[in-house]
Amino acid sequence: MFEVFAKYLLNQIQLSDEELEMIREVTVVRKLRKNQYLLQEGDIWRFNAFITKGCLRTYSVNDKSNEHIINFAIENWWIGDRESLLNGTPSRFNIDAIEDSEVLLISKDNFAMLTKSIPQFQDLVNLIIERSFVASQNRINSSISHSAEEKYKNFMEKQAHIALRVPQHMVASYLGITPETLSRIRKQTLKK
Amino acid sequence: MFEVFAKYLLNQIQLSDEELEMIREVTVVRKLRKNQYLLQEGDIWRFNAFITKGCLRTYSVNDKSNEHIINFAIENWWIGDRESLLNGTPSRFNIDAIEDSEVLLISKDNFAMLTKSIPQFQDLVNLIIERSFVASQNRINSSISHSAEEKYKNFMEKQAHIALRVPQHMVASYLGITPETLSRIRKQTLKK
DNA sequence: CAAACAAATTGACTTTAATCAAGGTTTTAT
DNA sequence: ATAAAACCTTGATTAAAGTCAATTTGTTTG
Repeated sequence: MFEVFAKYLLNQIQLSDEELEMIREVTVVRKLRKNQYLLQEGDIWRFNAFITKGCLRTYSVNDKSNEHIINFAIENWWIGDRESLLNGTPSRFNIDAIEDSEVLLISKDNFAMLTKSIPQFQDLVNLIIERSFVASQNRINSSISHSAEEKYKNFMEKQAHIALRVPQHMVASYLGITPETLSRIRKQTLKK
Repeated sequence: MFEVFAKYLLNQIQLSDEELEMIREVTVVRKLRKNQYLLQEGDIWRFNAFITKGCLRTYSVNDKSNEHIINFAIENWWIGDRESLLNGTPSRFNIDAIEDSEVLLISKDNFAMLTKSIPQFQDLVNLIIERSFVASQNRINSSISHSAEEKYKNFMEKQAHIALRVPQHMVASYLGITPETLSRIRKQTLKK
């Protein structure tokens, strides 16, 4: 649904009808069933992707085949592997749908055309990347300075809507702890 | 030393003499003795800062007054609190000099003027922020999926020049482990 | 140069979280 | 509706890392 994207954009920047049309022309809708991949490790990611519906996760898989979730993303948020996109290198991550979802894709070239011809769109993109960086820094801070319980509380305070929407073992994976540990933490915190 | 900055810039983008002069005019040199603060928690960070000499760290301090290092930064790299700069909010971090250092400061307003009047400078800044974001994502991945030993090895492989330049207890702090644990890990890995 | 300080190491012990295994519970698909 | 999966919980045990305390090594600086 391009309408969701248009609303998101117009909420943050001014766009003429022509500019909005220019954007619409280069977006491709991709529907994903639950569990379906948007990106698999080893592939090169060549898009910018905006979620109009559903919930996805970005995760890595290590040698012992444990999954580690780097990020969740839901409606009105962007997703993709910026490292692969920026450098043209194979991705170390997987992205798949946690729910039936819908994503708008804009190829790298088309996206560059848009940012070049629509300055306020470029500004918005810059702002989003900068905010993403800030969020990452805060997550790093949390991960090196908090206990498992503190990380969970923190996540519940700041992103309860996601914590309640995805399976609990994925929350554990995102926090870097085991599902058993998370279950015990929850039991503890309920008592309090 | 503005020369270091000029060299860094010219290495990556084309700049006319006038553009370079425009940049020079708004940079302020700040010398820092070892242990001196560039930013203290609670202050608002209002600059973009480029390091021409030395080594600094960004860290947080928790309730138990443990320090946790978010980042190291050396010559030819940028430093600051982007969250505070972006939102005008008090910083949760401290930045201080690990060695006698020299930093070039450009105020937020002057920096905005530069990015506006020098498009290739804007592009460079965007690229740097994007790369920083990618680096953060990879560090998050490492922190949730690796053991203490793996994190240390990883850091040594990718940033040995920093690992060897700063005190060992700061490396521990950066990795989110105690100095004792790091000491033991090093003893182990020497045997192998 | 020596005293004072800061950093690193080591040992003994405790705490936290991971692992392994078994049962319940809920969800999904036929 | 029911069987199969997936998910969550719980207990027992093990492993990893933290804490506390003492000692050694290394670095500043008066």
